[in-house]
Amino acid sequence: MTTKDLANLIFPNITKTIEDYEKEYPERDLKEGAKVVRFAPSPTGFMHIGNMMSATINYCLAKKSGGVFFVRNEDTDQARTVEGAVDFIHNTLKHYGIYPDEYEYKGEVVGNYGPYIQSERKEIYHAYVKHLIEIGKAYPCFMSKEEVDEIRENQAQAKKRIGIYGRYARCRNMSIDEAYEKIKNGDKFVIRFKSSGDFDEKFVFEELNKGKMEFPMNDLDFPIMKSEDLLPTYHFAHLVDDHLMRTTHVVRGEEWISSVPIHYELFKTFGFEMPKYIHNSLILKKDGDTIRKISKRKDPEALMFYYTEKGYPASAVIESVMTIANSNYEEWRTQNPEAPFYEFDFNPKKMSSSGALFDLDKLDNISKNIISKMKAKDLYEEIAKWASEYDKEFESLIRENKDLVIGFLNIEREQSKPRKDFAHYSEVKDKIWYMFNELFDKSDKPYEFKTIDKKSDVYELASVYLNDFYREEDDKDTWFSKIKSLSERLGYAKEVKEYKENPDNYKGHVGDVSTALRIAITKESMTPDLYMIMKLLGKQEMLKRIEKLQKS
RNA sequence: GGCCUGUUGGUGAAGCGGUCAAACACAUAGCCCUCUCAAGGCUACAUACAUGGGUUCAAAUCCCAUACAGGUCACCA
Repeated sequence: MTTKDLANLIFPNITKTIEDYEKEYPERDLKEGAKVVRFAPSPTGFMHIGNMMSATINYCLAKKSGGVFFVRNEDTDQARTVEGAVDFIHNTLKHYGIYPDEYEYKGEVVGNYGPYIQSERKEIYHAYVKHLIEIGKAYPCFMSKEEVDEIRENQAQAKKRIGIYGRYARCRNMSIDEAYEKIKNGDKFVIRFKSSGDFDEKFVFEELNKGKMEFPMNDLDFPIMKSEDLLPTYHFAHLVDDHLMRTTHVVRGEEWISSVPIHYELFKTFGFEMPKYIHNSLILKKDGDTIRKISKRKDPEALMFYYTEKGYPASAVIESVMTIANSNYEEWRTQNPEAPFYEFDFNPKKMSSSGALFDLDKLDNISKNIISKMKAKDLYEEIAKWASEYDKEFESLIRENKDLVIGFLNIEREQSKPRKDFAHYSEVKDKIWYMFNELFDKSDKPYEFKTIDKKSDVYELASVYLNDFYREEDDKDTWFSKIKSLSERLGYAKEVKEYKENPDNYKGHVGDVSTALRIAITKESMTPDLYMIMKLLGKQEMLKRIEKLQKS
């Protein structure tokens, strides 16, 4: 019996060789320096902010270098697959304006290096596993899960290094004949890599974020193919896929750093060139006094749903993520306010090497700035789009009152220093509700105004103002001087300064009169520019409102 | 326990041997402006380089140890 017989027993139907695949997926013909990167999530959960950061970084790397950005679905863990996760990934990427050059989704394959779904690449992996068995660099291992657990426990107790290596790799030296017989018998097995590394030997490895790193050589006989579904483990899939897909740069989470020795040995064994690695740090979360990894279960903002539900503009989220991802991004942004984010020259060295706390305040700030720069019409469309998903009633309200809404949104907008009052679309309703008669009439907002404690007085004041002073065609200065005249007539100071100098001479000042009008017309004591609001509402409508309020 | 990484103010961070009694942004506070709000302007703020040793004329920056934090050691990725 030879290793070849063993390989043929395990993979009787695998006829293609690794050389065949080498030809099938030739090196990419790209210009010098072009980066081939991938976004490779596993559909075992919904896309979270960490995935988003990884996708964003990858996209930058590819775009900036004129390279390729592909999406690979890493679904080798069939048991933990979550329904809808794949759809969510694709929808989210699209929502954030990240368009992969190569991908496979809903039966559509784009790109020449597919399949891009790991479960569809089984045959390819098998050819590589088969090759490894043939050359004696992999072997079937018949140890049960329990046996492996036991070894680990004993090692932990004896304070030995944990893992299947050296003498703990019990099937490593099993004779081929014995292995052959066991398999023929139907015994369960995994394929393990037969490491020839020496743990006491070191190698130096260049990691793009952290620089030169020194690791001990791998000596673990780690599994490369699982027993039940014969799918590869991550390590092996990484080797095969990223080699065949000609990936040049791998951006992945920090948790993979410790696997570098394994990957190093794997690539070396096949004589493949390793991609460059960029390990990005975890996104952390402050929970009381402790800082921990952001959690999909505990922190709503970990999942990308959060941002769409609240209605943050896509670009705000991207900006926010990029700010965390690369420390000089903000500086670049101030110099290039209009450039799309992917023109940023991402520098792995400038990546935070420790975990960053995701700062929702910062997100709000970024978002406010972005929203404030939008044209009223565009903002209107964005809000409507958001509402159509998350608040249907509000959607129909704003659809029916389109001009009114746009007018309102346009107050102190489209100027050099616009208002920044919305951080996300779900905030809008609370700040515009009084513009809609339906909501205004229904509102039971309590009356609170210290200067004038009887609300009937306020309505009376408003009524006088509307009948005797207000004219729709007045410009802002005239409008305000009329409020001043009204103030004087009623015994209020027409300048705040005057009032402050002699408070006893007046009932209040022009600001109090304005507030009274504001409350009468909107029920709110704080609104954007009253002049504009009055104009938008119109005299007739305001009179109607006051009349109704006086009756009630 | 082994291996790897990290530790600058409330947060993100700049800095990479002298110009650091430590930038910038967010947050917070106050003042100004102002009909309210938002915005804007100005100012303040945080007793910020984990600790201890070295190297050096000179260290946040280099070296070593300690502490703390994180990651990893699955037929999960």
